[in-house]
Order: sequence, then structure tokens, then C-alpha cells
Amino acid sequence: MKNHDKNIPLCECEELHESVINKKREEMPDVSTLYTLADFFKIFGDSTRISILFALDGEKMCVCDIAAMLGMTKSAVSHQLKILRTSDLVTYERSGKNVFYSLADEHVKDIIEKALEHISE
Amino acid sequence: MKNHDKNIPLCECEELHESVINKKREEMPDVSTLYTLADFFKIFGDSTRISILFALDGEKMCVCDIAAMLGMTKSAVSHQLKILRTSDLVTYERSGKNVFYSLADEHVKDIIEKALEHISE
DNA sequence: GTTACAGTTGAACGGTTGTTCAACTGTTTG
DNA sequence: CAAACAGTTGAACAACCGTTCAACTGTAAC
Repeated sequence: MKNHDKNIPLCECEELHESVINKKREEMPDVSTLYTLADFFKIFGDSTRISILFALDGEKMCVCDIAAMLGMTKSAVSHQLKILRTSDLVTYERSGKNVFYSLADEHVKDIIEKALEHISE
Repeated sequence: MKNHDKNIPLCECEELHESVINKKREEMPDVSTLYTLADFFKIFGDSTRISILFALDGEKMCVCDIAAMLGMTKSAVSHQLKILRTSDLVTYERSGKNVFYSLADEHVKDIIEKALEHISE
């Protein structure tokens, strides 16, 4: 939680603004939704995790292959995979000594596609 | 930039994995795109900024109204607005003593909509 | 059992980031 | 001009986060 509901003085604009605030207050998603939303985007806000998601697009990969491909240690990759696992963005299955990860949700690709559209303008 | 291209030993799996790595290497977006993408998502990864974007959806608002609505100081809001401005997600126009902010891009709503769909499952 | 490799985990370190505070600019009003 | 309010800005602080390191588990092969 953040510092909402402190002693913030209302601004002394005309009454018009007051009504805009009240209208918006009703339309806004509730606070917990906003936090969930921010937490969701936070996961994509790291180049390592984005890279992993691209790597897993349409292809199962084991940890050491992902690490080799990104030029990172297995440990660093594993830490990030844990975050992606906890967020239900990837699933895994063990096969011998290897653990193969894959995308859990095709939904995720849509979001990244939209963002790619946006930044290439 | 992160710690790519260090001395990460290739894993000693069968040749199969090696070819997967090479295939993926070609399909992946280039590194700078991945960073731009991550930076873009980073902006949405904060509940204050997400709240501001919702507040500005379909409505111009001045800084002190946004602050009052969120229960935050004008300074904190202004700092976040600067980030949104720099990322071209919002525009502003001065009107007397007030500065009214509005969404710069309808594209952004699509992305948030997609994310909302995802988290409500 | 032991060796070797894949993967995980927790602590620690350094860098990043959001809010606060105080000082500032810009505009309107008297 | 001065006073009042809207907004901005930079430094400072605390909290957060990603990588590293070392120690660990799990599986396969000898």
C-alpha cells in the first residue's frame, strides 16, 4: 500500500473540478485492482524476463539453454523463472536432469504484441 | 545494458539443444528492442502511474485534482507525470494557473484492457 | 556410493526508484 | 509590487530489485 489518504489539502479551483474528481472516483477500478495491474506489468518491466518469455514462445527450453542463449548464469535465470512461475506465466516439467519451461498462457503474447506495435511508431 | 556475453559455459546437453538455441537466437528481437519493451512496461509497473492513466482516461485533469483524488502530494504526482510526459503517454496544456493533462495515445488503453482481461481470470 | 551436471535457493551487494522536503518558477489578483 | 496558489525540480532517504556467490537438492551414469 502507498501513502493514500494523508492530509492532502483539496485544491481551491472552481466547483467544476470537484465534480470531475467525484465522477472519476466512481469510474476508477478499486485500489486492489490497480495494485494487481501494476504488479502484473512489473513482471514485464525487466529485459531478462521479457527475453525469457520470447525464448519460450513456441518452444520448450531448459534452464541452461536459456542461460547460454542470454549469456547469463543459470542462477540468475532460475531466479527470474521463479518469478514467472509464481505469476503463472510459465510452467515446467522435469525430464531427466533437465527442467523444461514453457509459456503457460497465450494471452501474454497479445500483450507483448500490442506493446511492440506501440513502440514501433 | 546487462551482463550478457560473459564466460557462461555452454551446457553439455545433446546436440538437439544447441540447434534450438541457434534457431531462437535468430527469431528473437534484437537486444535494444527488448530493452525498449521492458522500459515501456516499467512505466505501467507502478500503481500511482496506472492510477493517473485511468484518471486521465477521457478526461483532462489538472495536477492538484489528480493529487487530491489519489490522496497524494502535488509533488509526487508531478514527478510521475514527468515520467509519463517523457514517455509520450500524456500531453499537457496550461490554462491560467492550472496545467491540464490528458492521454496522448489511445493505444495505451488497449494494452491496459488486455492486462485487465488477463488478471480477471 | 560417488562423481558429474542441472537446477534451486538464501544472503549479500549495488543500483534503481518512488516519495518527501524545501526551494523554486509561473500566473492571477489586488 | 506583493501575496497566493499551481506546478516543477533536485537532493536525500528508504525501500525495492536483479545479479552474484556459495551451498544446496535431484537425477543419471559409472
